[in-house]
Parts: sequence; structure tokens; C-alpha cells
Amino acid sequence: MPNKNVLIVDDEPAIREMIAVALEMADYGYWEAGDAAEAHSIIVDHRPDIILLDWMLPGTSGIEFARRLKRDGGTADIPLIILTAKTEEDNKVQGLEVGADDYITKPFSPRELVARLKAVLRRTVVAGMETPIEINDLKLDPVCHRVTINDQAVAMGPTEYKLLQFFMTHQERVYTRGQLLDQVWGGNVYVEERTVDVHIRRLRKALEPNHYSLIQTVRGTGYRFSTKAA
Amino acid sequence: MPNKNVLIVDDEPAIREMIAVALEMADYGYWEAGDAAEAHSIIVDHRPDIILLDWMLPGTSGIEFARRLKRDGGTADIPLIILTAKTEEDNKVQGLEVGADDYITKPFSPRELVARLKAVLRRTVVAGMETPIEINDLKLDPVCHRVTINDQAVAMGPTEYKLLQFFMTHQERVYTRGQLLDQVWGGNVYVEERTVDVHIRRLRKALEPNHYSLIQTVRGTGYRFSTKAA
DNA sequence: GCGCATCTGTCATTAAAGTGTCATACTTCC
DNA sequence: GGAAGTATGACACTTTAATGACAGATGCGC
Repeated sequence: MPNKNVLIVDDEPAIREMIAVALEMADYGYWEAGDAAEAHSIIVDHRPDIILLDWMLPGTSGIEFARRLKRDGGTADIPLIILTAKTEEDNKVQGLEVGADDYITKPFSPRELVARLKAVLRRTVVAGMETPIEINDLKLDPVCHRVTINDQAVAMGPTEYKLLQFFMTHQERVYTRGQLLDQVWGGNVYVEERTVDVHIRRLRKALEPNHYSLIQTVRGTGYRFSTKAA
Repeated sequence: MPNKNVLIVDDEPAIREMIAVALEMADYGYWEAGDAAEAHSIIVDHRPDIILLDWMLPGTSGIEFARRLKRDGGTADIPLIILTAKTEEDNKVQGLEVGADDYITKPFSPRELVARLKAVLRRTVVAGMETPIEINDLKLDPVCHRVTINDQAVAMGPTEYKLLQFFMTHQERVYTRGQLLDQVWGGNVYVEERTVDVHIRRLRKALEPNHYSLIQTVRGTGYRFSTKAA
């Protein structure tokens, strides 16, 4: 399994570079963004596992950007660490209020950065992965790694399970095949986009016959998980 | 057998130190954590036998942290003692509601601390290790160290016994081979992960023919003990 | 201390399940 | 009707797990 991917948002290339090196050493993948707009497109396209966000950004301020991220259902669940030069307790509180998972004041050592990052990831993985997700009579329980319909176990392969888990945690939203490959297969895999179709079919088959239409085809775009009729 | 290991969570180094000395005298091992994040990584990495948690913590409050621990299936069964300066009955109730096993108000003497700690450990050990566990006609009695099916003794090796005991006390949950090695073999052993497969097979064989499917393979992940059909 | 019996961990082999790709059939939209 | 986009079944290949065998370790009784 590929390691976690981090999005670094900071307007100073030197700092980004410093962080990038630290992450590389710790075997994390990463993207870099210099402003909020750039950051936003990376988030939409790649869905990083965690975001390191500088408090001070040109244009939209970091804090405003954080607020936006946490308000949007599609990104609210991405863990967020705020970086700042300010040491006032005030900002710390404000940062955590916005929904940041941690708060690091500059200057910080690479060791500290990685340690906190690990801690946050570990914490959120537990929090996010432990709750069963239920949609009507379809239930996915990550704890026992099992999918049931009316308490009847449903058999499916590992990929279909991951796919379903992703869909159930990201309902009512289209994903392109490329995005699904990124999210479900994991970033750097070389797989035909059409392969997604096949796994979609396998998943639909597993949910047959009553839940076939939960996974809807969006012609020309990709797929969507939705409880509403297409 | 090495003595029990305690995790001390308190933001004041002086208090941690005081507790540490007391524990050392009583021949306990310990780790120290200054905040919730640090505590969490220690718990995940080392699985202490008991946690001493200060009510007041920077960032995540102690009580919130306790709630989180007790909600997560993986940590809910670690005994927890809450430390606090507050003496109001209110907090005590709240603390115990969260699932704490005991509650100590500061200031406390090292003697009191150790006494309560021992009591809690004794209690939970008794609760966890002395009660026979019964699942349908399969019974495991820790006291006489015996497994029976319909009162017919079932023969198995020590490792299989421990494995079964672990599974029976942690049903309906997937475990990776790595986790099983940690939990059943004990932390720092260097054993091939595939070895787990072999012991799983030996255990299954022992439970043949009627209970073979209690231990289910979760392909790509690990194993699960479950009474429900796969 | 010795010998027997049991238990353990590892390996090689076999069996099973899952994966990605393709060719073909089917839909939809213009 | 034709072009583009999807669905589907088949299949070769890869990955993962089950199994049986075995040699060293361990423990026990004598």
C-alpha cells in the first residue's frame, strides 16, 4: 500500500521545499501549492490524506481557506494541520476552532512536523474508520470488514470492498474513473481507466438485485453513489 | 512475566515524575505523555495495560480523550483511571460515565495511587481473564485452561489456546496478521507473518468439524472470529 | 541428564481467489 | 444510422491463503 499523501500549502517555496524533504525522508508522498486556488484544484483532483496549511497566504488567507474546507462536505473530513509563525494563544484557539486537527508554530523541526503529522493521521484513521456506515438496509462495518444487506453477509473482493467504502463515505457526488483510481487503488498505480468499469460491474453484481442502482453511471463523466433515483 | 505497563498522561512534568517514581517503586513499567496526541501514539504503538489520565489537558481535554478511547473498540478495554484536582462530585460522575474504572483526586499519595491502580488491574484481570467465555456449545474456561465443545474437551497447543482466547474476547472484528502477532504472541517477537496462517489452521483443525467457520479468512486483510456466516 | 513427546516456526507446494485487459454487445445521443 | 461511451463475459495472469512436511526447540517424566 502506498504511503499517505500530503498537500503542502505555503506561499514560500523555501518552506515548501523544507517540508517536502522532511516528508520524503519519512516516506510520504506530497503535492505543493502556493496559494488557495492551486491548493483547491489539487484537493479536488487528488484528495490528499492530510493538508499542511500556512496561516498566512496571499489572496485568501489560510484561515479563511481552512474554514471553507471544513464547511464543504467533500473536504471536511480531510485532516488539517495549520502552520504559523504567530505564537499567540489566540490564533491557536482560532485555528482549532476552524476545525484544524493540530497546530504547529514556526520555526519547527522536520522531526516535530513528521511526528505531529503521524499523530494526526493515526488519530483520524481510527476515528474515521471505526464507524459503521449504514444506508437503508445496506451496512458496511469497517471494524469487522464486512458488508451486509438486511444482516445477510455480502461477498465481494477487496477492491470492490474498498470501492464501496469510498462510495459510501462520499455519496451524492460524481467521480471520474481517474479520481476513483486515485482514491481507491491509491495514487501511483498504472491501470487502464476502463478497468474501473469492470470493478463497478462486480460491485453492482454483489449488490444485486436490490441495490444495483445505488451506483449510477454518469455518462461522459464517471460514476456516482446515490440513494436517489437517477 | 514482566510487570504491567502504565501510561501516564498529564501535562505537568512534575506530576508525571512523581507518579513515575511511585510506579517504579512498585515495580511497574511506564510511559509518559504530555498531551492527547502523544498519548494516542503510545497507546497505538505499545498498548499499555492501564492508563492514568489527567482530567485537564491542553488541546483535547482529558475527558474528551477518555470518551474517544472508550468509543474505539481497539482501546475500549484498556482500564482507565482519571486524575483530577477537582473534587466536585459532578466530575466524578461524569468521569465514571465515560467509562473510567476509577477516579483519584489530587493531591494523592503515591501509596494511594498504587493501591488503586492495583485494585483496578486486579478487578479487570479478574473480569477479563477469569470468566469462562461461552459461544454456543464452544466454551473456553481460563481458570482451568480448557476448551470444550458440548463438554467434550478439545485438545490444542498453547499458542492455539491463546489465539482462541483472544478471538473469543474480540469477536466480530478483523485482525491483520501483524496485529495478531502483537496481541497473541506478544509485542517484540520476530516471527514470519505467514506463521499466523499455520496456527490458524491448527486452531481450525482443533475446532473441526463443526466450528471450522468460526474463524473466517478476510482475504487481503487477515482473520476474523465470527458466529455469523461469512 | 536423557529420551520421548509435543510444540513451533518456516518452507515448498497446491489450491483458490482476485485482477486487469480485451473483444463484443449494448445504449445513448446527435 | 453512426459515433462515442458503457456493460458484460471470458480469460490469462498475479496475488494470497491453505496445507502438509520437517527440523529445531522446548518441556516433562524418569
